Amino acid sequence: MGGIDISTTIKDVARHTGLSISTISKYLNGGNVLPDNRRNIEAAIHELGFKVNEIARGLKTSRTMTVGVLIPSLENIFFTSIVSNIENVLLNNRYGVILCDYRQDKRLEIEKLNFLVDKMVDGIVMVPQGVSNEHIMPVVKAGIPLVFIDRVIKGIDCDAVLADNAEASFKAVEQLIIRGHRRIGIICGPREIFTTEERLRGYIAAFEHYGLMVDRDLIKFGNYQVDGGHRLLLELLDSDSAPTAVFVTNYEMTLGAIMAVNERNIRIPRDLSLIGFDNLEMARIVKPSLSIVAQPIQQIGETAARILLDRIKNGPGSPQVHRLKADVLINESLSYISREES
Amino acid sequence: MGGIDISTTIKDVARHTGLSISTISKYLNGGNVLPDNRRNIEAAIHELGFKVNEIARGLKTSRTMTVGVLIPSLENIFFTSIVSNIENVLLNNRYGVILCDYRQDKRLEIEKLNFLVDKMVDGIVMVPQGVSNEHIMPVVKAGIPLVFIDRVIKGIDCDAVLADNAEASFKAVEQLIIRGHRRIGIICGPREIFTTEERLRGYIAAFEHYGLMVDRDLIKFGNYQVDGGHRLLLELLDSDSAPTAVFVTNYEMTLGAIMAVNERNIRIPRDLSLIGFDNLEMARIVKPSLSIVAQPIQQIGETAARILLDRIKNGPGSPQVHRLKADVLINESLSYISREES
DNA sequence: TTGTAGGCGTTATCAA
DNA sequence: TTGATAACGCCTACAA
Repeated sequence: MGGIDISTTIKDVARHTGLSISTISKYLNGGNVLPDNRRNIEAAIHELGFKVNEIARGLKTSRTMTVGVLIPSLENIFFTSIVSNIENVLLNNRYGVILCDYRQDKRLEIEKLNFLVDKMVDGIVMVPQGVSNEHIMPVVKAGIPLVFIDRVIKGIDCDAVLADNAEASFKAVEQLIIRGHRRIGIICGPREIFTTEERLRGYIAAFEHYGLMVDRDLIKFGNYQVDGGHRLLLELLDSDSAPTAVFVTNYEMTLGAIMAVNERNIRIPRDLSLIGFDNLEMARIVKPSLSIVAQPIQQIGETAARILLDRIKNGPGSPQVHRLKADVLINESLSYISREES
Repeated sequence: MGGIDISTTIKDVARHTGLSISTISKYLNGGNVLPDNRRNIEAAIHELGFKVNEIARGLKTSRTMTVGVLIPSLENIFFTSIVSNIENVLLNNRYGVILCDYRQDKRLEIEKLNFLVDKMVDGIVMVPQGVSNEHIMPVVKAGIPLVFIDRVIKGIDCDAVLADNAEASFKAVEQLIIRGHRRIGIICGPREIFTTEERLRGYIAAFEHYGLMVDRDLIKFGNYQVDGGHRLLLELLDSDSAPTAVFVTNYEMTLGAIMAVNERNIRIPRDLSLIGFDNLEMARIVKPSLSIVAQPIQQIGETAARILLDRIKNGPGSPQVHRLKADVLINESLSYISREES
């Protein structure tokens, strides 16, 4: 009833060459074989269209040649872009990617993490949100290398690859301060998320560094989604102490903010200076071109994949947190403002 | 050197209960076991934390409990949203999703398709682009159920789930015609892609149905990406016979088109009527709210997953093409126009 | 209902 | 270098 599966096995190759199964196996795994036999084997493999049965191999080696990737949402292009890069590196090493998203749900996050463990993936890359040490236990116990991306979790000692959010945020806000802005709004993500906290920290650090006061009313917490960016930008504009500049801290909310700006006929940068987040392409297309914080998406994905491959190959080592620099790209969306105005 | 793997096996459960391996196995597969033994087994399983080794099971049953999903790009939210829904249904059936994107590259598409076959996935859902019958052969030969989504390929007889593009397109353009528009631009995808052709067909059909002439200059072919939508909308605006309405045929290009509109200070719908594609959320947020063709994303994903599960379970049947209706959501971005104007 | 035994395709050990 | 043989963990006749 199952698959038709006419796949050839090592046995067939053995028969076809007159050699033994173990010789073929040794050849397949890079062992030494007499030149004559080698040619023979290769011819047979080609002729029979033989492919190693990864399942059977996995049963012996307890390796599945698959890696689990777990992200909060498949509808967030920042995460899916990273996945794209991870997948690329991994596939070049003959690893497949088992992908799960947990729809921002902590219960699902844990459930799917365990699912990946049950699937006996050889390694896991994940964006952690609600997991704590107890949930990571099964992973560690199973000896599965784990790499966090985009965030770290306090108390969990684990390899991680993420942007230096605080620094990036600092540099972005600094650009606004330098240009004379004092009332600078920030549209953050959800309070409980790691990057929210870090990006806000950079914002505050910039103010402190320049000896300025932070106005709490200009700090808005959103949902990292389009509608949140839209709503919060309007809130800022409508507040009593409306800002002269706004910093939006992820891509989706940047999109929403731009829409709000257009809706209100706000002229950028004359009426409002704006710095967004991620997605180079969009920054270029918008007129006037948008200044943004650009995370090194490709680098994050590739680094995570490489570290994981290394751990899979060479076993565990002392966990390292890789902080990658994000660029602040200055474009036309920033204005200079005289002190009196502000 | 490999994983620490302290996983318990059926053997352990057998020892722990004093029963034989085959009895445990039978229990696991839903066979009949004496009530006493059943309780015993369940207790042991719980106590030992036993989980079936899917790899070993797979070696016998030649099932991997994984499904391959192959899409053109992980940076296209339409596809990733579908994947999200597929993954959801599949995981509820204990299937994992091995995800590949082929970066719009025909060579990669074939390569990754073969990769999935080599991985012995139990089924494949894919968005086909450049594959032809010869590439599908290995899949069919391996007895792997295959479901196309979003597109079909002429000459390949295969289950498929996709929106009724032509009809959706017809209805969208009809709304413009009804409102008096005659010079209606369309921003299509790449010429060689299936949906491009279908959506254009609907556009043309609408004109024919109302006895109107199609102006070839108002038909633009793009790349289904943000920059394409942006560039082509400007091209349309700048052409000699500038349209009074434009229909944009995917989400990313709609985004680009909106940006172009804002950049030029075009007032929607006074200066230009606009119908976009996909992504309800964005349509709501933009002011004035955007009219769009909304594909049944969730339904597409879930249907594809269900069909695949059915094929995996019940074996092949005569291929069916499931056409799902797309909605045309009318919002504020459409104006009525008097004949003389047009 | 339960247990014995053989095999799925591969790797790994150890003689030859 | 090569080959017989025993696993890996599970399923499945078949026999008890």
